[in-house]
Amino acid sequence: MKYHHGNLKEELISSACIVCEADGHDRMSLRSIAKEAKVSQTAPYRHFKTKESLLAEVSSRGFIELKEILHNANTKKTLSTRDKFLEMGQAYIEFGLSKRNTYDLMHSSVIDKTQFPELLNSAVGTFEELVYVLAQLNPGISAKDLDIKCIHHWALVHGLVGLLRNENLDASEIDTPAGNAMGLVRSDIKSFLISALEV
Amino acid sequence: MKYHHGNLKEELISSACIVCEADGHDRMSLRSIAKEAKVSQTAPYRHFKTKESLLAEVSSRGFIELKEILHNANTKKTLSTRDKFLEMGQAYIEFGLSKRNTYDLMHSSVIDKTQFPELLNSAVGTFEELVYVLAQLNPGISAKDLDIKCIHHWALVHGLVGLLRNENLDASEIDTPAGNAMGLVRSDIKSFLISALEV
DNA sequence: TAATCATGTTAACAGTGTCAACATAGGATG
DNA sequence: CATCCTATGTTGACACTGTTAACATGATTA
Repeated sequence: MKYHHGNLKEELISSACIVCEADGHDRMSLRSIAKEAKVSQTAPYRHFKTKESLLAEVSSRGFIELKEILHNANTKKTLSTRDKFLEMGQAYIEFGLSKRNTYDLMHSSVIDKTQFPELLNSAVGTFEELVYVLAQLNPGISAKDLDIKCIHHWALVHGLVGLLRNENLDASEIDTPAGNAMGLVRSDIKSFLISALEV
Repeated sequence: MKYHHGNLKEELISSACIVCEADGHDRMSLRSIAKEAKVSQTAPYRHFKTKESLLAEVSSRGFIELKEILHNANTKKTLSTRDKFLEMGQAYIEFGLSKRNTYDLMHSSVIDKTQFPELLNSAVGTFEELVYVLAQLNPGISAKDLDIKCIHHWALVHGLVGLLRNENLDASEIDTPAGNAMGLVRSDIKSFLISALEV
């Protein structure tokens, strides 16, 4: 019997990231990821006070990854500022759709962000990436107007991800106006962004 | 011992609606609402195949209520079409913020909408309320452009609700750009909508 | 009246997060 | 080097969950 795994905390987190994305945060059990790490069911409690605090770590890494993705879009040197901005929008939506369950967790109410300062920082950091490019795109804009523009665009892409992800309207075989519209937008996200963001 | 409650199905649903809004759908247990109805823990299974299907009912009622709210905003006779539209936007956001947990459930991935046709209908019905007013507001618009406009505005308010609800950024004592912007928008939603919707 | 069937009950199962009590290994201290 | 401390692991248990199977009852219908 081998005590002292050596790197358990890190392994639990990365394991949790994988399981969360595969199964969804609500179907993920602490016991199953402990078992996956070949460790007893209560071992995680030496590193995380509760299940929620492990999930907070997963969420935090999601925000960090998203921030990196946005930053990459924002620093493609061949692109104009306007195109960088569009690229960011597309990248955000792509993240929301491909890392579906992680994105879900990041905006879930099961984690009280105010109780996890590190997580709050990660989330705020993502927002700042947007502030940066919008400031470039609107030189001379007031701080207040800039803030409001950020919320506007953030809400738009966040909302779109929510609709595209969650509703499944266009995936169902039922033919509905909402479903048709959704399919239309999904098939050409860039065009939608151009018309919606009016840049 | 009294068999045949008489109105159990309806009581379970309305009870579930209350508990869901009070505690959140993920903290709500079938057993506790059965107990509240003074009935055994397995009685609900005579009326609902699974917990998910009871939640689907709760979600469906949420959409129906939201549709009514939007419809009311849309039929205030003293208002111009533009103001009706703004009123709808505000009403939507207000619903999302006040019926926080129900709204959460309505857009949660724990329910597979394609498996509950009635729920899908309710959700689609809500969307159609938006289609209606936007068609009025943009006479002569093509069907495709109308659809896209709907998604655009729906995504915006839905996204805004998500940000205002979930992030808690302005509620935390930490002073952040995102938090400040959020507080700004929250304090005057109507102004935000006017600038964002550009109507 | 008798039979059927919807709707209730109890008992049990496997699974969950979490805690208390115990075990061990490895580093710090004498 | 021997000893103790502490971080990190284990086992066992608790209360709770959704769900199923087997049984009970009472209303409807033949």
